[in-house]
Amino acid sequence: MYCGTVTQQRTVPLSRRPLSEAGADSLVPIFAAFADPVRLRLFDLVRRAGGDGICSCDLVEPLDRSQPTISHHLKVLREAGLVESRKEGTWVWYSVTPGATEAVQSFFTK
Amino acid sequence: MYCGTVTQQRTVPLSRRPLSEAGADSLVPIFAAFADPVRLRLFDLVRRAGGDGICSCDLVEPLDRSQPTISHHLKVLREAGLVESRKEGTWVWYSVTPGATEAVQSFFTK
DNA sequence: CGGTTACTTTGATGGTTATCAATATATCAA
DNA sequence: TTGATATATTGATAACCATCAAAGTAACCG
Repeated sequence: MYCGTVTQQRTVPLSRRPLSEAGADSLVPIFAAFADPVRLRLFDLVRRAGGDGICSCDLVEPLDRSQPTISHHLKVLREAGLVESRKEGTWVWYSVTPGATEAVQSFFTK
Repeated sequence: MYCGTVTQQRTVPLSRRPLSEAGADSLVPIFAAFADPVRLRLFDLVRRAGGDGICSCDLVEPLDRSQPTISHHLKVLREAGLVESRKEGTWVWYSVTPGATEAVQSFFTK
């Protein structure tokens, strides 16, 4: 500390402890997953599909990317814990992981 | 569309239209700004400081990065519209931009 | 079995980024 | 003006990432 102290009260309620290195590291993959326009729209489409989810084959055309690229982005979303996949024959259905965004949301509200 | 239609109702309220390309593009810089552990903790420290903000000089030591690296990350946060800076003599004070995270939060709740 | 469809993986490429050392700029103090 | 301090910029490097074409895998249907 080189240059003085702030005395004013904050206006937003915050949790007691500063965000730890580990806490930050656990949030980064989620933010990184959303830090791409294709993945943002993929997640939005999956979310809109509701409980049964949406077939991967229906996600290629609206996003105007190659099928391997969509597959790659879905893998990133899955590995970030944001979506789940369920195989049904040759198809794969994607749905939002319940509570997937709770950690991120509480970063903003706590 | 190759493989059928989902008929089940969704369980979470969503806005009418799917996320547009432009809508996604406007959110990406914000998510990208948060997709780094140093910037997440920087934002957390600035947020905790409250209204007057916190001096840049007090952000180097707790994050264990060089001064240019912290300066770089603060610039990213500033250009994403998440923090504001105010110069005072040789010091620069950073504070959270009011309403900075509204767009992101409404992506999750709308 | 062979063919078709849905999806994943691999490999390559161009672009972005996190980091630091070194340098530059700006402000204050003597 | 000279020196010290705070911050920003530059330049270099290594790591990462979005994308596609091509090839691989897996399930269904004859």
